[in-house]
Amino acid sequence: MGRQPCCDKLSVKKGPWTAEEDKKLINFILTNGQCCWRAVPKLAGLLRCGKSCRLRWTNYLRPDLKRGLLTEAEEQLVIDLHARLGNRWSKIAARLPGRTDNEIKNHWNTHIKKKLTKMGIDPVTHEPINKSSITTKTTSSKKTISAVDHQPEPENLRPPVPEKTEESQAISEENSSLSPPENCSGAESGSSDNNREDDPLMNFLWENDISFLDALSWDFPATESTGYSINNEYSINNEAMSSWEENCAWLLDCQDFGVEEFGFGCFNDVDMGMTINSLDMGDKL
DNA sequence: AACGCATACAACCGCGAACGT
DNA sequence: CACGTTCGCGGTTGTATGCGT
Repeated sequence: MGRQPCCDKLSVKKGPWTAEEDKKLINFILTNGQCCWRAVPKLAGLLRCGKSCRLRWTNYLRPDLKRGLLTEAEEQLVIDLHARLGNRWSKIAARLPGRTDNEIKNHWNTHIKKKLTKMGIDPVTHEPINKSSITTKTTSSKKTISAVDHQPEPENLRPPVPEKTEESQAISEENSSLSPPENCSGAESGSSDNNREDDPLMNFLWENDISFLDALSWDFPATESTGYSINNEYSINNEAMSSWEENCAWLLDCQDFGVEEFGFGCFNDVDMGMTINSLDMGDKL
């Protein structure tokens, strides 16, 4: 007996998400929270499978996501974490607030892998490719990842893909040795230039859909106390926006520019009087 | 300008883990 | 404990875009 398909594939749409679908999904999640992904498409009025919805949300629509290329520091961190954890992208992503496992995985496969290979490093083992004269894994790893200065215990570097029996140990070591705690997104929110404002789509959605206000009160306990009101401060006349798709297209065209240039600063943490990371993301990060 | 190739990234698929009954 | 369901992860694929010829 086979595994039950995650959805009725016949009536399910696949391929790239449209702006309208994004809107529906965001609306639904912000209003109802993340629960029972299987039920989300039906409740949100989407012809997608729950899996697809979850993926779209976690990898693209989540408000706390950073956009754009990984910074040099993030890249080094990824390399270092990969040396310890192997291809456990979700674990790695958990250490990079605002980044998704998919994003990191893609970046690894397209950028870092090549970079390391070019440098003569095996991206799988993190050893020099002609590793006949290796003394210890530690030294090689440290050599190649010279810029990793935020990880204090190079002595403990272990093979990239630990034995199954060592897995828990590796993970616990990872948890104990890396400075930020699990909920590092919160820790970072203050210092990082959260690039949420770089995502015009999200900005537009937040600014224009009235139902999001419900979401704010639902998920942003600070909203009321800070007196912040999207309506009051950042409202955009909905009538002026003839259609969501229209504006979204325009916004998406601007995606490469800083949103500040377009006057969208509403998700600046200071402006908000809170951090977007106060969103209850469950144990996602 | 047109074509082909390379690259980057979004999305899908299948599996195993986790959870509930 | 067994079984079924749901979720999350990692590998892979598909497609849009960029670049060179």
